[in-house]
Amino acid sequence: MDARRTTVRDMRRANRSVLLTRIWLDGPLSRHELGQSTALSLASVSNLVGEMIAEGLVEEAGSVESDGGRPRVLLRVAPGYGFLVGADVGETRVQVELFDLAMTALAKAEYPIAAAEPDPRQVTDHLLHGLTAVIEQAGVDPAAVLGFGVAVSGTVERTADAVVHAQTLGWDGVPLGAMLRAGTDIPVHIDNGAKTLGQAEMWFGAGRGVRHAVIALVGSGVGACVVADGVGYRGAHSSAGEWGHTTIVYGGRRCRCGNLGCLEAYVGAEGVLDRFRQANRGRPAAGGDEETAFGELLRASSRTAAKVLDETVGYLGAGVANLVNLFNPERVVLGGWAGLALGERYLPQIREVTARHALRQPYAQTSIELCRLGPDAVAMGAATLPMARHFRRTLARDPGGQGIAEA
Amino acid sequence: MDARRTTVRDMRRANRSVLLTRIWLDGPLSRHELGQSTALSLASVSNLVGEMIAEGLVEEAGSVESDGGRPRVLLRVAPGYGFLVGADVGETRVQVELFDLAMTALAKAEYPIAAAEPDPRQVTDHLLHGLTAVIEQAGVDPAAVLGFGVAVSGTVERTADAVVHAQTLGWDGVPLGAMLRAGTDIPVHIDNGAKTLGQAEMWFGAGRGVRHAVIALVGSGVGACVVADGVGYRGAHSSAGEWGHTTIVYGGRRCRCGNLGCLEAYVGAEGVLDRFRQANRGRPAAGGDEETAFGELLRASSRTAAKVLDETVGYLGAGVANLVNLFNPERVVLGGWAGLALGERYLPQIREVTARHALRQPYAQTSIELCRLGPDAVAMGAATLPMARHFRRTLARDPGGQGIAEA
DNA sequence: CTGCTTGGTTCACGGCATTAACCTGGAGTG
DNA sequence: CACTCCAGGTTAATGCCGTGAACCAAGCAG
Repeated sequence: MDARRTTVRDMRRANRSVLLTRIWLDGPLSRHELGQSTALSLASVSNLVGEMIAEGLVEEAGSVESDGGRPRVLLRVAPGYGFLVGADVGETRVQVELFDLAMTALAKAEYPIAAAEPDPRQVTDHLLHGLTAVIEQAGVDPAAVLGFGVAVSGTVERTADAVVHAQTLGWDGVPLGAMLRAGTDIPVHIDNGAKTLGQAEMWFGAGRGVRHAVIALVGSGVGACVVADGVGYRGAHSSAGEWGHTTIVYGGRRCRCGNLGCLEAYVGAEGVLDRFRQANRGRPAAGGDEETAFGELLRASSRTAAKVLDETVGYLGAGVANLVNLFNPERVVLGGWAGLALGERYLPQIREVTARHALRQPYAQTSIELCRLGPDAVAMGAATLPMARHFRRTLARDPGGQGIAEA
Repeated sequence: MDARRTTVRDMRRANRSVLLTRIWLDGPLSRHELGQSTALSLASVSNLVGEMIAEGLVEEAGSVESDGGRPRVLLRVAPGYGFLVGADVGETRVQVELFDLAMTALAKAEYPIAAAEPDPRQVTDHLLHGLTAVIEQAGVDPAAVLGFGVAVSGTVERTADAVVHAQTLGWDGVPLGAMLRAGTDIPVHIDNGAKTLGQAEMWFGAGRGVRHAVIALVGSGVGACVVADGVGYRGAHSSAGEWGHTTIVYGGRRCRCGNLGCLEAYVGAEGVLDRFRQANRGRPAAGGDEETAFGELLRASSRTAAKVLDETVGYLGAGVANLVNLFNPERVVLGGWAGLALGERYLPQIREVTARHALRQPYAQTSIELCRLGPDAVAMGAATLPMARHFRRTLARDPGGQGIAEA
């Protein structure tokens, strides 16, 4: 069981965290509103807010007249108190972005990755270079950077070294955390890209205000980010949510993971294009890279294309229904470049197929939406990792910093 | 986000709960051991333990000499401090059982259910009758009964009325909590049977010492209980874990839920027997009721039976692999009467098939075991519901009593 | 200027876990 | 048998925390 004591300091930290989170996510709020929504006494709110104002973390942001009484002073997180840097290590490029605490992007850097299986050393260099580049570009004091969050596509061990296993990059046991820490003094945080995207959507996108959600990501591969009661579900070793490799057609098509009948082999972009090629007597869809080919397929008017897409919607709906049945979320958010492309055109059909495959009750309790943040959402979510630490460190359970660098 | 304040009382309750849980689950412990494993100071341990001893909740249980020093006094939960009653509303009978706090069963009562879709009124009568019967049978003071936990097979709304939706019983919107509370002053707790069984296995069975587990239940139907970080995963409306109705053969056999290709249609006892009948040119397996017929099938030596069972193991392994991929548990516990029957004979094969279908890493991090508690586990888990309240009420988050009767 | 209303602050109070000093009971030793 | 050692457990002083009640601040109506 939970062998974790609670001390009087934890309490203050917990309350501070609750307030800070509310202020950060729900915009300018008065002390009064804070007191009401957190059930803290006004005295405590004043006390804690005063402390945060003294630190410069929170600032007053104008006032709003309240009918007949003293106007209420609004509070917000001081955008310039600190800065967050987030990076997205994709298959084709490393993207680094700097945000202020209002999550406004102030600078951006991008580095193409040439090789299919890039050298970790090279990626580390890109990341560190990007970090200094965006800091310089934005003209920000390096000491004011609260942390550097990095999103990668594999699973990340929650240890000090943040060892990464990423099949798509050909990495197996790369201590990315240790490597990055050797090159910078800024606190480094590393997590899976699907999880950072999920975090971003939960806080600033299609998941706002929801506590239980599943973010379903369909790109070349297929994955999911499960959010349970407001926090990401990780499982025993942070590799939960491998939706793409669940069996949906027992004994079906071979997946690149080696197994038969994985969902990814049917709805992942690679699988869809492959299925089209087979249905089209060996002739592939037009377009050079996967993304344009997929777009072509979506626009194609042939009967074969329509059939393949129709089937894809069927498989996807069944896969989403599995998520609904297993996780009973309030919302399913469909994303990933292929997922968005499909969703923009077929969302009603996807909803319908899901309704047919899911149990009545859980389906009735959920809504299916599309991701609302653009392609930078992964980096944005990565940038929130250091902020999440600010909150979590105060909350409970883990002894600070989700097992990753603390500088 | 978590709009929940923490006050100085919560802290004490949280720590008290941590200690009580440790003492209850990990048997007699000295104050010293408690201090070490909870990181609380010895002073606080003494203080809190003293309080609980004064209440009669905890008692000293002999002492153990420690080499050269003062012998340590062991502490345990006083078995006679209170009693717990648990009930299991099955498809064929209502079972009620009374336990002391050492979870020793002191009395038992059972009532057959005649109809396929029993009248809620009748079930309520059985439950209340059983409650007084076991109390009398055990010769226990009714005032010492801490609570009455009831397990049903459907989903339970977490409201004061504990409205039950149970397809198998033909119940849709039965306010079982309200009905029971009208007939007794003892605090009533109602939850899903799979979840109570899971709780029992986690605390006293195959899940001991594990924080992330999935209890996979295969009977006539198929379900699962997901335990994440020590607590049951419920989802937005407590209906998470509907493993049986996830699609595993897209477009496959029709399931009794109306959908095609559900796992339940392939590995649920009803589905297995049905598949055997089809493979056996329409002749069903011998045996009267489902359970004996399934046993016959397992013992049958025909090629057809072997083939059907072999396929069943295949589907089951793929289903378990889906759980492993999605939830990344430390342990999968296979149970339910059909699951146990299959597991006792085919566990190595099931493990092998799962290994083939799951991703390498999550599979390597999990172990697949069988349930260890007998058929009374559901009732036993139900009996722990009032105890869980004792713990949780002190822990955080919910304002007491998981939305169900508090008397 | 008075009264009213709403927003925010100050301060004494009781509750909490902690630390450090202090008992308690048994085993070994001369 | 006294003395010492040692681990288990208790007690009192301390510092921190959120709360409630009294209090101050700021705008409006008359």
